[in-house]
Amino acid sequence: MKFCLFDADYSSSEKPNVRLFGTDDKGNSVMVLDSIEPYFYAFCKKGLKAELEKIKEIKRTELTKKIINGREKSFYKIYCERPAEVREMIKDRTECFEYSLNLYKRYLIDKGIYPLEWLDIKGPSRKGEGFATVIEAERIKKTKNGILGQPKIMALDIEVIDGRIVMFSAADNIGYREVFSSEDEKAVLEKISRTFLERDPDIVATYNGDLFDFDILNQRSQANKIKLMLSRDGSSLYFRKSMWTSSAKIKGRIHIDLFAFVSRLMFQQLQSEVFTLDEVSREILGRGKESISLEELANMWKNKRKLMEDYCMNDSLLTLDLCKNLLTQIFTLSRVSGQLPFDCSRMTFGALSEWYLIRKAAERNMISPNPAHYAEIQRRRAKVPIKGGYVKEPMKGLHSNIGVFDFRSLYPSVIVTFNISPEMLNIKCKKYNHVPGFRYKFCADKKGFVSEMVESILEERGKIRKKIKNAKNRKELDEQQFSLKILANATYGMFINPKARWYSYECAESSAAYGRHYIKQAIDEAEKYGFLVIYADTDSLFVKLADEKDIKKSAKDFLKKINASLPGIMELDLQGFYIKGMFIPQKLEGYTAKKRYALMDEKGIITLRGLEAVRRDWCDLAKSLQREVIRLVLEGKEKEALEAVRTTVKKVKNRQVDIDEIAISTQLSRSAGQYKTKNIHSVIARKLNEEGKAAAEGTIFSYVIKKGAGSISDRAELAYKTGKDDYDADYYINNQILPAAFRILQTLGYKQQELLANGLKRFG
DNA sequence: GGCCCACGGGG
DNA sequence: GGGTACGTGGGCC
Repeated sequence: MKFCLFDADYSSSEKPNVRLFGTDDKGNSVMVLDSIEPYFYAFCKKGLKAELEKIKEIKRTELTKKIINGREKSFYKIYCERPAEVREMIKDRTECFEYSLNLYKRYLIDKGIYPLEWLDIKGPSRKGEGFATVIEAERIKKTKNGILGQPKIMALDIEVIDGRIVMFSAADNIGYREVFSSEDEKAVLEKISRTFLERDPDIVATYNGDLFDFDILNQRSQANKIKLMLSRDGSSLYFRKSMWTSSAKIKGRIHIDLFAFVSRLMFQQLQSEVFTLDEVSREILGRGKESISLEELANMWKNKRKLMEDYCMNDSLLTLDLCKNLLTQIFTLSRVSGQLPFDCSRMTFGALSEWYLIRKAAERNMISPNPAHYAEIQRRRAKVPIKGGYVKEPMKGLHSNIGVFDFRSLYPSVIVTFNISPEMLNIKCKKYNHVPGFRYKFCADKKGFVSEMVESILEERGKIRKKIKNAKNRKELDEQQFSLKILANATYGMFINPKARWYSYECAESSAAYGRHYIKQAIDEAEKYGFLVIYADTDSLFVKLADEKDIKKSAKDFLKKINASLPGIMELDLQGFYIKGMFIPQKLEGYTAKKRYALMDEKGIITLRGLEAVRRDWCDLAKSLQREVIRLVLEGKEKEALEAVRTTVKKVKNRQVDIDEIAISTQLSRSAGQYKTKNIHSVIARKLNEEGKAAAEGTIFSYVIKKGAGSISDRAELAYKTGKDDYDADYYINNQILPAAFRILQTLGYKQQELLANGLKRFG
């Protein structure tokens, strides 16, 4: 039968089994069972064979030749049920490799199976166990035939009031919509299980379901002694835990947590510095959600149930549409890297690149290097941070008619052009690439592994980009090429990651050095050509012409010239033109660590980067003022921007703002007694305790700084206990309103003092 | 300036 | 799958 693989796991309950989950060509759910013979590799050593034969856990060994660090060596391939345990027994005798791979990963690599490909499975099949078909594989063959039917995607959202789940909504891509609410939590939980059973989705989409929805569902079903039935095989929710995060797995389905994906792999392409469902949906879908405080939500539950149901439904609909939008990217990453969509959608750049390399290495008869041990990781962490990209400090002020250039995939193209790969460093050969400013040289006689892999990703991307022009499925192709860009860009991050198998401080240093060399060269060339370079950072430069002539024509001409001189596959692109722009240094004096700018194009559309007065420890008033100031300044309304600041300051002074606008919300990270020092959190926790209210770890509260004597924390009070007459106007003006506005206005040359009323004299 | 603690998403 | 994410900012002393 035809089978398309979505997900897989390993179970050793009876015999070592790999379970493959997916659908047939009609979209019905399928589980494929296959056996696996786990193994690992050990360096060949004299007398080792005899010792291995004494270990009863080892089933058999094979002598084999494998390539490591560019050289062929002899290894024992040791078959045993638990590679990690057997490796412990012999690790002092010889170095072992690939003993900690997850066995479903091992299986997919060895069989050469990539997720979302079509397979032809032969073997006895049956119905049941939650699947339309269960098949015991006797033969698996790859096939080109088969069209992926639309997988059924269901988005889910829950609402929690006073620690209990009172509502949930679900929406799927075939039009199913459901909101259910009840005072009876058991009824809600049972309804959720029923929905999963009846709708039977292939993909479950959530927004932060890993850390919130499924965590709460798990806790509350235990509290209510109800077994949640979400998976296909009847198993409970499974949490794959790591030190600081957790992923919720629903066996037989793919749980895609859009927050996990967006915050790890998409943050670079989003303007937003925050990854709330609202901000992310606004940017990707062009529509968002109403912002509702916790108090309002509780109030809605009491008085406006219907409105709350609409709110809940909207969250599911946004999540569903985000999933539909981003699925191509996730699937492409999965197809190319060979990792499961569940894993791909939760990986960091470094892990993504590493897994891609592990698979490609196996396909080339290579053994992947081992990840470093703890002491080595610590040593790597302690190294001097690598000198990063070159930054040319921004010129102050509001600029007009700006052209933006950037190097197309700077680090990947450097890696390919100069053959940057760990095993090519300083080896003996005929021709070298010498790293500018360093003693490093990379062999130029033959291709290195990492650089060749990056090259093949870029080539694949190039092919897709060429197809886009006349294609019907432009959007899909565009998403494909973009995910390849993500994968290529991930390699530099992997070089720096101390835990990575192909970690290389020297390769990272070299990539950065070449990057600096070529951006500086581009800046020089741009200046020679007659541009004023107003700002440059790592891979992009922002230019204007002194006499504001036709920048578009000059920019295109410049581009042609510079690209003719760039080596290898390096290329400078024209990113766009903007009619107004400003660049914001991080501090008043000192360095700029991160790109921070605001640009406005011909259509009046504003692009913001790096302006982060959006955290929840800033009050709403400060956040909205910063946005307004940016807009006004870019529109050339400097006077109005200053007026907006003055008006806000006046409003605060005259106590004309609502407590909501100046309340700052925060979360207790421990319980009242556990704080070592006096701070806002410990003071509020104590106050909550005195009132007999919950002040446990995780409690969220909003507070206001009251006027009076004492430190900030002495004067912090729960928002609901304060009125307009209580807040400390000076604190809000000096610590919230002015800093937020000043971030922007300092680039126009203002001093913080000047933002106050008397500084506005400039405009009479 | 050093230390402590918080921020992120969700409700 | 991960040997206290992680980079940064405010308040206190």
